[in-house]
Amino acid sequence: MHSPSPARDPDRAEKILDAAERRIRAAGYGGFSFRDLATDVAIRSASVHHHFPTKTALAAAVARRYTDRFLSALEAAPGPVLPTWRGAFRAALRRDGRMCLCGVLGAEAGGLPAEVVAEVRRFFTQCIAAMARRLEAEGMAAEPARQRATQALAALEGAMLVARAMDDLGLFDRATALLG
Amino acid sequence: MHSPSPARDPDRAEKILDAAERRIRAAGYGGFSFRDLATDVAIRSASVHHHFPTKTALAAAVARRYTDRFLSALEAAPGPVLPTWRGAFRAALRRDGRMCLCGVLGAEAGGLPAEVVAEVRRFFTQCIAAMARRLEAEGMAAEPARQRATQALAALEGAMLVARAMDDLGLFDRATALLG
DNA sequence: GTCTATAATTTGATAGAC
DNA sequence: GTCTATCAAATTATAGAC
Repeated sequence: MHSPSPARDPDRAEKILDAAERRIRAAGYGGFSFRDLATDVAIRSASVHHHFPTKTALAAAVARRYTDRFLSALEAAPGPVLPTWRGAFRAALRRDGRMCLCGVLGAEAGGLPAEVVAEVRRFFTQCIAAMARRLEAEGMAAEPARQRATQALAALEGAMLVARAMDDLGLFDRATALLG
Repeated sequence: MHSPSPARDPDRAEKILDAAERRIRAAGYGGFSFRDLATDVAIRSASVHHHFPTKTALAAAVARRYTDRFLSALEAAPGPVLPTWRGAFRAALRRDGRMCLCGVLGAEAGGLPAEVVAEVRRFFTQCIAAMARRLEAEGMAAEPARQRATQALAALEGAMLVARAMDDLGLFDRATALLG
């Protein structure tokens, strides 16, 4: 049998991703360093590099995990699409007081490594596709569904951005009152 | 009379602000350095510091000038509010291929100096107030006008963010089709 | 996997000559 | 107002011991 070894943690990589996600959602790609993350998870910055060799690879991994989690949570949620998605964005803003990860990275897209931008685009593309699919399942025709999904995604990202910057959750509610 | 002195430029401060605005709109607060700006305007980074002592002061000045210009241009524009604002955001995206300055900074707000955040909030506050005023002038009641202005601002910021990240101007059009 | 140590570069900022 | 020169700190990243 194995005795617990406090210097090793099988979830270390996940915890690094957690810390990176928090910091990017708060301050963006340029708003954190390997040393910040090392402090967050109580190891040294060289050990962060062991799990993620470059900042590019780390940010891309954060975005990929974020997209997969976000979409599978929303795919599993029952009820009408638009109120469901509105509730998910609202809950994230309320819980964490932070922006959408890919919203922040999207705003900085002009200065990010190509691999990170690719993950951000994957997020937006998949969000629109997932919403449109469910709008169709609710009886909407294909093209109107795609357009409505695009409108909703933009409205949610924008409402989250402005509400977070203004530190005003009510602003999110007012800005998205037309959705769902 | 004065002979032209190529080493001096009375518009130097404005040109530094121009360069900073371009770089922030592309890559955010963390996406440029004093040396980048120095290269852009063909001087040395120490000279940039002569005009703007700190990065905080520089970013705050950029945001302040951006807000004042943006609002006075839109205040002067005739015609119905919502199509006018939609056209302004669209034109900026099409011309420069870049985000709204305060949209980018708003996304990074959790990691910015307080003075910069204050300027970002001023932008959002004044935008909503300006749109609401004109919606009232178009016959809308005060409270519905404020709410509609909030919705429109969020929709425009979000549409600009997603469309720029996806490099798809048509996406901006589809996302804002309901406005105006 | 984690550590110490450090390389190599960049950053925001300052001093002082012209 | 611009320059050269420089600083102190921070950054991403690597080498190699344990």
